[in-house]
Amino acid sequence: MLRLSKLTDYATVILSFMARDNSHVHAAMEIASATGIALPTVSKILKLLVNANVLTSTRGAKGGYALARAPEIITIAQVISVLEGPIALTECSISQQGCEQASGCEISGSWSLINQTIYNALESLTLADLIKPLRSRDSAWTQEVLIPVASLYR
Amino acid sequence: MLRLSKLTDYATVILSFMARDNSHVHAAMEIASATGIALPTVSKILKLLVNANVLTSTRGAKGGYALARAPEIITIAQVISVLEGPIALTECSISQQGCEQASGCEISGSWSLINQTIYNALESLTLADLIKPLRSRDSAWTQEVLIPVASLYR
DNA sequence: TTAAATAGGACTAATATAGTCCGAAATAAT
DNA sequence: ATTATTTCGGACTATATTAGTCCTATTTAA
Repeated sequence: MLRLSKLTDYATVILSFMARDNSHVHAAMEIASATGIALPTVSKILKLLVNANVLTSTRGAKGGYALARAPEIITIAQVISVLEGPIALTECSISQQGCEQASGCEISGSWSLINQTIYNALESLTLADLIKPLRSRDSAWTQEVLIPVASLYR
Repeated sequence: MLRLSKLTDYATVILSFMARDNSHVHAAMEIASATGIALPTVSKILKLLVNANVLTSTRGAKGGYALARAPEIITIAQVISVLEGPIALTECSISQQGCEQASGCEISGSWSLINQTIYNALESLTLADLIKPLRSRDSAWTQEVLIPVASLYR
């Protein structure tokens, strides 16, 4: 229903691995063998995450990658948008003409609402939450997630 | 970030058009010219929606398509799953071996939680909501959407 | 009998995703 | 200095998915 790309999935696995041991830098090679993801693919993802300032990198021998911030303030929404781009919903792909005839443009407003809601939910979940065992979470996610949709209209 | 296919977008436009005039059946041809979407594409989508029992069809001359239920009980989650399939999140695409090494499987639990939350949100929005003008909605969506995530753990 | 529709499915084309590879630049250790 | 290690940037290929079209059969009202 909701489809995230494999690369996004890989990214969360990689970031989770790094978050569990945030005390030193990790080389791409090390991450690849720890996660079982092929090295070139790991490299590609790490580069993307560096460019998006989710990770920092050190070049040269003994170099590697590290989290740019504490896991508690790296949100899942951030991670996803690095890999999938900021594309929120489908572009209004019907022609302007057809759109006017069907009043389709009113619907696009609804889609942005839906998207905003989902974004809010993902923004409230962090990398730290992801690495906690399921039964011992204490973030908003174990409580209730309150999405104030009405505020979008104000 | 969240990517819905074009067909899903088309489907919502088509269904919205039909919901606005639910008094008689609509031929594929009529829907195509009203929405501006090419006829073969419209046909394809309508067939999918019939198979999923979102629409009913009548064959033969004066035949056409109609909503199978009132717009108030056709949820957006239903519509999306018809077009995109029930795929909730990425399959655990790392090898079993890598997964154990990285304890990646704990993460997959988090993903299903994320997905459940999004599903709940989309399940609470109906086709009727979609065709209301933005400022005059009175469903749960204009109020607050409360997602009881904690209940998933009980 | 004919015209108007949907049904089913095969098929092609277009696009996006996944994954690989290479040469260059930086840095630590020797 | 030189070498080994490692990231950087980007090009490239292969694969998979999505979008879109088309054809033939079936159904039904006039």
